[in-house]
Amino acid sequence: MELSKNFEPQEIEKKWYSHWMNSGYFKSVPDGREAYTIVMPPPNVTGVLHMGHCLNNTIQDILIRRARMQGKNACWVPGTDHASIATEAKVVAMLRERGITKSSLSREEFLKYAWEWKEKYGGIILEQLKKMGCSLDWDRTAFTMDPDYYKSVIEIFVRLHNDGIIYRGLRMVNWDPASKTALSDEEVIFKDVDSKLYYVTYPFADGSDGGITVATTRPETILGDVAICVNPIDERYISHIGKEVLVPIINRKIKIIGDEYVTADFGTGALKVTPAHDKNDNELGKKHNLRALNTLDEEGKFTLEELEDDLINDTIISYAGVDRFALRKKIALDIEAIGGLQKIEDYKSQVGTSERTGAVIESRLSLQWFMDMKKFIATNPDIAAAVADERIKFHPQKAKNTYAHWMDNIKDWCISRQLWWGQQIPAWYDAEGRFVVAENEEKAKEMFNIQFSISNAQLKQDEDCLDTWFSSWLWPMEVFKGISNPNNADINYYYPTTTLVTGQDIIFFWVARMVMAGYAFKQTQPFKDVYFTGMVRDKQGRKMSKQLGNSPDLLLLIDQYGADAVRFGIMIASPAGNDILFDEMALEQGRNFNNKMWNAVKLLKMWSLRTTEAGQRTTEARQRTTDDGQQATTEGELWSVDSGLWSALWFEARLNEAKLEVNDMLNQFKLSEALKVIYSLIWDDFCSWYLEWVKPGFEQPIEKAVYEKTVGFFSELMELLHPFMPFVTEEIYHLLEERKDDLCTHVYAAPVQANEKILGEGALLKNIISGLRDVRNKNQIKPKETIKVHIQTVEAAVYKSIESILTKQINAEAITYVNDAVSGTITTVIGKDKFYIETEQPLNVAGQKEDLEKELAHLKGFLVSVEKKLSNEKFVANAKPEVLAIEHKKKADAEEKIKIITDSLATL
RNA sequence: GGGAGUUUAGCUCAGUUGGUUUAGAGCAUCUGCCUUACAAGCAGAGGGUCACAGGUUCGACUCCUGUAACUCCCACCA
Repeated sequence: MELSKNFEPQEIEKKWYSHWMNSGYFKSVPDGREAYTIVMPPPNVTGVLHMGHCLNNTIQDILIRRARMQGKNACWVPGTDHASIATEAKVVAMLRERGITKSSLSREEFLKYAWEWKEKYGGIILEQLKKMGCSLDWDRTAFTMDPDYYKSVIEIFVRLHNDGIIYRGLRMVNWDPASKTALSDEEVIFKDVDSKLYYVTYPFADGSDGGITVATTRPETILGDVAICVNPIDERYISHIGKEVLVPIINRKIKIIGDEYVTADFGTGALKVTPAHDKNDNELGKKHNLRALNTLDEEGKFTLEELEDDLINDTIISYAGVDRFALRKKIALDIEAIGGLQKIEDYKSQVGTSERTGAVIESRLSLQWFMDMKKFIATNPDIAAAVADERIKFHPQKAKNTYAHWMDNIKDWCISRQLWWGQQIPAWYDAEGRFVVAENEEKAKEMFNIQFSISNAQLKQDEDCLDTWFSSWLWPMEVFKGISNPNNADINYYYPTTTLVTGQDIIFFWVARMVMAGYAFKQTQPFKDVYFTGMVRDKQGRKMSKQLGNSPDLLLLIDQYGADAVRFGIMIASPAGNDILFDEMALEQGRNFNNKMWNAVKLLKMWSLRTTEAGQRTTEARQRTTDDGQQATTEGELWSVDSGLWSALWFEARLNEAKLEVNDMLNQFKLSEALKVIYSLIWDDFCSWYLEWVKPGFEQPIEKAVYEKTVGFFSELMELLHPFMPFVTEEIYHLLEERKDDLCTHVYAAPVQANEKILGEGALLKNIISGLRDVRNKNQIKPKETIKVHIQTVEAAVYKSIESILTKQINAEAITYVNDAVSGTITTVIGKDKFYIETEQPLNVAGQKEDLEKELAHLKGFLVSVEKKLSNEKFVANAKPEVLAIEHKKKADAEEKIKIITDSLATL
């Protein structure tokens, strides 16, 4: 079969993904094996695949594929999240384009459109994951609004309400005027903004001169002011407390009150109190028994509904329906016109914005549903403890602190949203506003009968729906129907899940709440390890965003480089928890790596095989003993045969060593480091060293035994790499020889210890080859020009097994062993041995001298530092014996080398 | 304002309980090669006062204190 020049991923990826699917390799059903479970963090149904998903899902696929190859029952569950706010916003926008407003639709009509939208676009992201090679159990695809899932969410709500943990109350909430809904504290993101501080004077109501000046960033709320507050120990204002002032424009009389809450040295030391539009003001208002006057409607526009009729004037009427930001400027101007504005200062402050819509949050008094988190956590001490004592392990560990801190300062969770897309709150009201909480209307009626003695009450369900996270916190359980059908075979087998892979940004939103749900509803942790990914940034370290246009099109990248290369590129430099700077160069590296392996296959395919008696005998001898120095018939044959077998022994040792290392790293979730080890093992050790060592001469056959070993090594390398780069490895696995099985479900053999002795010999050989090649380079010896090498060593025996490889690798025509310097040659020292290189090139004595002197100076410096240590009595007295021994050896080695170099310099 | 973290080669990162030949990779750079698997390649090389200043110790990239810069989390001083 003729192989293409370069690896061509497109067709190969399609072929293998459908083969894996048709073979049912990703499908998991409970059996006797150990389960390895990952539930995918469900992307929003509105989502399209971006770099964050790519990183996240590549990691999950690596873990799940490795588990599968370890013989575990690997189960990776896909699915999507209904994402109430984001999705509803998209559907509303889609309707607007078609000229339909949400308000013109009934709830049922709207939901019909929403479901249509979900059916059409909701699966896109999952299809895209297939392109990346993700080995998900597609039969288990779940959605947070599936009928059973929906029922479970409602059931949990009812349960928590009955336990007194969920309650309804009038509170200051975070209001998003863009989506017209309340938000939880976690959904508010504070941003630094340049704003202005307006100094506004409120004249005294009794007509006396002057007044009191406050500094405010929000003049648009002035019409809702109900008091001015100063610190009671602030001498400037003590005498003013109790006096009345007039609110500009509306001329409402309000009192000056005293409270320690106000800091005297900020602004003017006087604070305007607007209980309807500020959390702190609201607290202050409650304390001092003040009214809350709302002047902004649900869209953040001015409303005069709650204002005193007799105070309303034409100016105020002109504000009606004006947006808060325009109103701010307008009111400032109007106050300035009546001489109430003293000055405007630039001011940097922070404003809360909606995580989903980006709109500036208003604090707003509103009747909402809350969860009493302190009470909830108190009933389940494991929720905090499990992370602290590492029953649930975070990677990186530092995330533990973040979690603990949040738990310690937890606040009530606002779970109601003024949206239609989501689980509708199961509270039922009668005309008088009395309500009960029940799974359905029928039960609600029964409860009304019991609680209020009303039979067949006319009930209306709460219009609002639940926070998306109130459904996704059940994800690891409910994807296995753990709530809707408790104790079924799946939940008992797969739960607790094994590993969760997610972003640190949702540690509170999701991770912490899943831990809570796990302990509260299933009495166990939801997962054992949590791997936090960082954020994918561009190479300048900026966040990827649509506005900056620095977010690459993932599907295009897969098209250009292949899925394996993309997976390689995103993984090669991404330690757990660190942000990764995405650079397309890394993808190129991945693509080049594919080619490298591809070409290695081509090389193997070119070789013809032979079986010699010598090879046969040597192979048998090798099997009896791993010692070197076996006899064979003719020298030439021995070398060519034996060097191949020696190389194979060396690579086997190196492979074993690397396998143990990779295993260890993966157990510690050091994925990118493991990949680096495999990369270097394949590129450097296998391709650059091993294959060059066993490669037969032009049109020469290769010993069959060596060839078979080589195919075996290559297969094992593909096994090791497969979780990271599934497509190319599967393809090569099958190209190497006829197979009955697939790599995808191949089970790793247990790793064995490496042969240290041969590893040492290999290191020596590499060292000498590099050293002599360097000499060739420095002396401008042409690659094709052969050299003669005379080696002066006390351990000539060691060189026997590597001699033929050395000859080939440095293009030597002969290697001999000598006891004295050889004149007219290039002298170099590698380790403790001297090498004399005979060449046609004119000798560059000065250059050699320079090199040797440089080396000598280095060694002398080193020796001085060692001697200094050894002559230090305290060191000799305190250091551990093995440390001391090392220092002595260092000294002896350095002295020996110095002598060797000094000798060489003398003969030059 | 509180807390956590980071700072090692031009860039991205390793460096395990302080001692393993006066710090290791990959990428980039430089030099030489179109050598029959691969120029998307081969061979080789250069490049670091381990942020700074002190301290502990026989010995510090590693431990302690302080300083600086950056990052993240928490907290609505209007």
